[in-house]
Amino acid sequence: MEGGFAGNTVQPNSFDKSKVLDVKPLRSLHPVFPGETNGPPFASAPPNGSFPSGFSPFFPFGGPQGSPSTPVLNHNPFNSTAVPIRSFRAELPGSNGENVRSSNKRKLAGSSSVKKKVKRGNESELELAALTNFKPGISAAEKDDGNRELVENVLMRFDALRRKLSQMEDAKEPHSEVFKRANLKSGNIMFTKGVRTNGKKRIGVVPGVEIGDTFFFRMELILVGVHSQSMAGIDFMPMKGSDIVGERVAVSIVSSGGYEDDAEDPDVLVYTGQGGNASADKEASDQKLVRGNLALERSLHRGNEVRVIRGFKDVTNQSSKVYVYDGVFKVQESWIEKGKSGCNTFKYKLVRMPGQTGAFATWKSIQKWRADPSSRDGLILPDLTSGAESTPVSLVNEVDDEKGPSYFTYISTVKYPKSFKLVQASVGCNCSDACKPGNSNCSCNQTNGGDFPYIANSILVCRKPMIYECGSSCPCFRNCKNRVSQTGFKVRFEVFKTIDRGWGLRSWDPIRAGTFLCEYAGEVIEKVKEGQDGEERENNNYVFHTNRIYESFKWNHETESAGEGSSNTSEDFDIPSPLLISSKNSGNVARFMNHSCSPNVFWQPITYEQNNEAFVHIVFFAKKHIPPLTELTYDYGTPPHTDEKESNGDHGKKKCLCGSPNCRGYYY
DNA sequence: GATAGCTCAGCCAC
DNA sequence: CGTGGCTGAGCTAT
Repeated sequence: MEGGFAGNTVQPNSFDKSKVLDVKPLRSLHPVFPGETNGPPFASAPPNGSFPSGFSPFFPFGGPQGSPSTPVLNHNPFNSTAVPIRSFRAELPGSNGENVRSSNKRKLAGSSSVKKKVKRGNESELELAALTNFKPGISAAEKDDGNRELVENVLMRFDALRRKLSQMEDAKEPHSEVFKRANLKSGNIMFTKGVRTNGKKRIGVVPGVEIGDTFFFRMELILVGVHSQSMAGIDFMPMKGSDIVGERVAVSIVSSGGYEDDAEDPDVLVYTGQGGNASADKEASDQKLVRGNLALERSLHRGNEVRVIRGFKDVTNQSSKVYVYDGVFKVQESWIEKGKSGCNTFKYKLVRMPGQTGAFATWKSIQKWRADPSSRDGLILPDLTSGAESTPVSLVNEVDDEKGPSYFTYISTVKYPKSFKLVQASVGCNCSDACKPGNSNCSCNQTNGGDFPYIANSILVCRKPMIYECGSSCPCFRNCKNRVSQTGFKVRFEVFKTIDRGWGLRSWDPIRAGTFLCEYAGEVIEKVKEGQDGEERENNNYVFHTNRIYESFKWNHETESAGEGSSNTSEDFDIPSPLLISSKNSGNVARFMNHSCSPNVFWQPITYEQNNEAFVHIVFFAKKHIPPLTELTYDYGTPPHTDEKESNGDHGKKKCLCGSPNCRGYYY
């Protein structure tokens, strides 16, 4: 929203720059502007790759919008259209009584080859089978060769399935044997169904995979064809037309800290060969010139390009890893070196091919900023929330000499006027410390239709008409997993000056799909003034409307059994009355999020009870994995047509600069 | 074509 | 909390 304002309409002197955010102690901090901008590209919002067939506008509030009367949140939470996982159970022909264990590698009935832990009459098995019931929607040609849209489609569908499986796993008894590893299982289902792309191995660039693309599981690398080994670090393929029989060259490597690699210089990587590791039943040994090591040696002589994927510890979740595609390199030299164990290891020096902006360099500088935030180039303020949030938000300008956005008061949540009486029978749960996903006695679980809305890391599982978090009458603790949006954001944001769209929002952390980002804070207002003068128009740029028309999109996991018209997969929101939130005078980081026609963020209504009142909050989640320093954007929607006669028709139409291939050309 | 072997995962327990 | 152990997946090679 800041973009429309600062990008096009503002006169530079129309606000008092001395009142930069009213943060007194830091106003004197003299910003340092670098001579040139060589940061990563802004707003590289990729094309909208989700579910090509699923797009159609929808009208959330049936007819013409009434005057925004006092919203009364009185609908029965138990009327939620969502259904529990169990309702996804599918009838599997002959699956009863066939569950005699013959081998651990026995295949599941039907076309699926999902392996299983066998237990008699296992319900989980049937649930799992139901989840494999979806249309691959990927042709044989697309399985071999991909493009950006396919890559994004495959990744989003994988993660939707993984979240669903994780949710099921969370709901099981603690020591249940099933679904221990949702990522592997969902990967397996995707492979079995043929939902993958770039399955044909190749040397060099993979169509649809861009430098900086971020992954959270090795399975994802295989699914989009960037590195097709589930564990091994070196991937290779036969060299066609080679004189040497069975010659293989390396096509990609993953460097993620398992060996003694040297990765100080972002353009050079000294990679350690594979093998020779000590294990439970094996001593450390000399590495052999076979397999991956041999392939890298051949690549040195052939001079072919080798893709490099860098792995890091995920800062937001130390126990897991995050992978970044860093571009194509060439093997420049190789040698043998004694490792720490005293055994011989192969070393390969890889050097980045020219003409590529590396992603690794960006990641390294962010690590530096995290240790010392003042080392950030162009830093204006280290925390524009002045401590209002538990995670600081940097204010940065590397583009020009503007010292900050115009004045506003930072508030961390939405404010409803006193006249709004939102009544809801408060049904608190009885959970003692934290609500448990599988607990069907927890009324908060019931309110959410039986499905716990979140999995680990506060990842949202599915979009829903409404999500109910625990409230103040619930005795569970503040760290209950069903209190995600109300406990403040955890992402390390920065508000930054874009090149042509005013101020924008992005993150230092890599963000997984489904991550809670922030809510839309501001003041709930009764109506928008449709005026002609600049001030009113500018005010309107800061209003969030639930009564706009938003492009529908599919984010949840699909099954064939839950077809069209089935309410249990509805991703359309359901808010009792139109809601208008103005962040002009008061707001949080959300007011800086710009519009994109191919956004990487979506919003979701959430409610919870506080002091016997419940209000709707508009809460933002990541639509897909988002690399660090990529601008965060959502779809501003378009005003309903029924509004046309109320003003002169253009509703403050603005030229859209989102740059996506699907750009509508303008936004509101 | 089945299957054992290989391996810079990813968990959870300790 | 780091570390170890353990079960794994797809791909490769036999």
